This record gives sequence, C-alpha cells and structure tokens, in this order.
Amino acid sequence: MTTSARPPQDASQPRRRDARQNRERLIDEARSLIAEHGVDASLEEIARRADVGVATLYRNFPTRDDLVRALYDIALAELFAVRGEIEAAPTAWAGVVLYTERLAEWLVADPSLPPILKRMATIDPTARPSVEFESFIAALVSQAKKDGDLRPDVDSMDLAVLVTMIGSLGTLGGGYSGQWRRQLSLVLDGLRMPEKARPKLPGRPLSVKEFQATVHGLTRRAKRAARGSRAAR
Amino acid sequence: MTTSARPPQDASQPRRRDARQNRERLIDEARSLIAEHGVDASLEEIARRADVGVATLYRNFPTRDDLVRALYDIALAELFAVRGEIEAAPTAWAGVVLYTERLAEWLVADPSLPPILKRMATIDPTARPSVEFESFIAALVSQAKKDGDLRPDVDSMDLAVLVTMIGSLGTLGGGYSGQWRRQLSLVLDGLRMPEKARPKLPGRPLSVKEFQATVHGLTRRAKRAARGSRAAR
DNA sequence: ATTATCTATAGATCTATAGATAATGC
DNA sequence: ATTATCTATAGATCTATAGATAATGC
Repeated sequence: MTTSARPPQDASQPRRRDARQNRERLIDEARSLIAEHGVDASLEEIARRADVGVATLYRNFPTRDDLVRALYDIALAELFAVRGEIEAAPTAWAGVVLYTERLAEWLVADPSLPPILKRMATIDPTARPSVEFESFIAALVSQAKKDGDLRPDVDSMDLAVLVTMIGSLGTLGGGYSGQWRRQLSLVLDGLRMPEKARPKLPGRPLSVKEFQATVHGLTRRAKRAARGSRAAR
Repeated sequence: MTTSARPPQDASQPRRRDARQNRERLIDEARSLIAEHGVDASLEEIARRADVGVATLYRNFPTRDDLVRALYDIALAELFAVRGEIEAAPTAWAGVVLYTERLAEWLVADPSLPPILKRMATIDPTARPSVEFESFIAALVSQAKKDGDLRPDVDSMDLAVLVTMIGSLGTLGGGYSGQWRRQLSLVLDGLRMPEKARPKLPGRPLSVKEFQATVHGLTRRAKRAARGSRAAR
C-alpha cells in the first residue's frame, strides 16, 4: 500500500509564492479594516484593498469566522512570545509591571484585537487566550504580595481587567494611543503598596489643544482609508 | 401682513402622539444596535426592531449623521445634569471622585456612547462635550492638589483619559461592566497622594470562573438580539 | 500538471425616496 | 385638514459560489 506522497497541507501555509503573498495582504487589510469598522467589516472591501478578487479571500477563509480565527491565532503567537521576558524579570513586582506593560502595548498597537477577541469568545468558547498565562500570573501576583510590593486586596483578575481597559485606548485612536504608558503608570501606583516610592510619571498629560486634535482629528490611517474608498468609487 | 400662525416646529418634538412614540422607539433601538454593531449599524434593522417602516426612520433622521447627532444631544443632556451634584461636593477631592464616578458610570451604562462620541467628533469638530466641564474640572483639580489630596503631577486631561478608559469596560460587556467601580477605585488610589489612607476596594475581583463566563457568555441584550434577528428571517 | 486567481453572477440586504394610505388633532 | 406612516421600488453593495483563465513549481 502506498502512503500519500504529500504531507497534509496546512491551509495557513499555502505552497505557492503568490498565494502566500495574497494571504498576507488579506490578513493585513483585514486587521486594518476590522480596526476601523469592527468584526462586521465588509469582506469584499478587504479583498478590494488587498488588490485581490473576492474569491481569493473565500478560498483562504471560507467563512468570516475562519478569518477571525486566523487573526486570533496570529495574535496569540505574538502574545505568548512575551512570556519568557516576564519570567526573566528580577522581582515579582517587576514581572507584574512587565506583564501589564507588554499586554497593554500589544492591545494598543493593534486596535483590531478587541473586536477579534470578543468575537472569538463567542464562536469558540473553549479558546481562552489567558489560560496559558493564568496560573503563571497568579503565582507572580502572590509572590509580589509576599514581597510587600503589591497591595494584598487585588488579584490577577484585576490585572487582566485593568490591562484590557488600558488596551482600549488604542481603539479610541489618535493621541489617546500615545497616553497608555502614562495611564498605566497611574494604575500601577494604585496597585503598589502605598509606602513604596512612586516613580515619576512617564510622558506628560495631553494639553487641551492636543486633546482636541486627538479626539477630533482623524488618525492618519483613517484618513488614508477615507481617501482610498472615495477614489475607488 | 400676516405672521405665521404656527411657531417653528422643533423636529425633535413632533406634535403627534404616535410620532413621538415612534421617534422614541427608534432612538432606543438605535442605541442598542449601535452598542452592538457600532455606528455603521443597519438603519433598516433599527427601523425593523422599532416596528416601524424605514421611511419613518428617514423622516425623523434624514441622514445617519442626523441620528448620531440626536443620540449625542440626548447623551450630553444626561451628562450635564451631573454638574450640580459635583459642585455640591464637600471637598475638591470628593468632587474629583464624584466626577470620575459619574462619568465612568454613564459611559459604562451605555455602550453606544463611545462610537457615537467618536463619530460625532468627525462629523462636527466644533462640538466638544467636555468644553463645558473643562475650566470647571481644571479648577477642581488644582484645588484638590492644593488640599494635598491629589498628586501634583497629574492634570484634568489625565482624568478625562482615565475616565474614557474605564468607560470602555461597558463596550466589552458581560461581567466587565460590573467591575468598573472596583477598577476606578484602584485608579483613584493611584491619583491620591500616597500618604493618604486608601479606602477599602469596593466589590471583589472576578473569579476565574466568572471571568470565563464574562468573556465568553453573551450579554443578555446580545442574546435577545440574536434571537430577534433569527426569528425575523 | 497542479494550484490559485479572476470574472461573472445569483440572491440577500442595504440606503434612500416617491406615492398611496392611515392616524391624529383642531 | 394636516401630519405621519407604510408599501413598493431603484440602485448600490454585500456574501457566496461556479466556471473560465492564469501563474507556479516539479
């Protein structure tokens, strides 16, 4: 009996060069369009921006959920990459800081993540991005408490919620995205034991002028997109 | 020359009883659908849920932006109602707490607000919800600093960003929405001068089980909506 | 030869409006 | 009588697929 000559093909790694390229362009544009319009973003528009026929999109991602799942998998790979760095932190508190920093940074940098994570939770409740981290972070948290650095009345779930909250600054776009490090620092000061010295706040607050520009100016990406879709008509 | 007998009709207050009712239903459903699907939510679906023909929607709101503006105006009226309460606070710090509490609560309670505020900013950059509050809050902030309650290296813009951030917990839905008071308390502890005693954190952290249920369970509203749209097909 | 892409298209849903029909308030 | 609603419809856009055409890799 002859065994199949080809190894089973992984759909996420198409063999042909052009196919791989198209897939990447689709994923890039999907991220950017989902960041703008949420998970319901038009699939046709994604294909259009990727300079590819719709059928190519459907070949790669038969359903919208397949696309979401692909984006989710990519995101998770990015996320897990930071675990080693956190483990290498000199103290538990430093680990907590690093954990919140990296997660917040990751969320803020890619505004497509919140809608993707949310949708992913409804299409596949068994997929839990945090699960790999949970016991690990829980241990970090209790050690930081023992060390007297972290206040005793919070736990790792509070951290998760806080990080999610700060990550939402990315969704708001504009100048908000630049503020996350400063706001995280304020939050960390609320988590720290009160007698510990607070480090200087990083950055500076938005001026009223900047706040206006932030809230009202379009982001560069949004502007480009608006131009693009206008031109396409 | 005869003067017009009727006073100019305010579009937001239609004379006829059924018309007012329909308008209210449209606004209610618009809020709920925008909370779910963002500002791009289908106008036809809004009309369908409000049990009203599409034309009725268009009569009330000729363009999508008119609808957004109406929702914005309603929201602002709600917002300004809290100003008096803040002014009545016994100390500047208490005022700061009240300000952040009321704003966060307001944002969390209505997840349609973030998309509406964001869109409003692009369709009418002159409309600035915060402007009425700005000098008022700035005064509150500097007084709280003088009193030695608020740390000196933050300003009112930081507060605005923090509140926005906490407000985003509403968008995430589920159990997150119940966590805002606890998270705000943590944030306030980061804002307070370190030597001041911290009040006990309100509520308790999510358990891991609840976190799962939170992130993965649909909210009741989302469930109802899903049923509704399924039934309509 | 195989693998992938594109064009074309069916059917659904969306925005927006015109014209016929129904409900209110004087 | 006036005001508002509904039905019907045009045209655009969307999802999803079938079948013809083009690009890659052995």
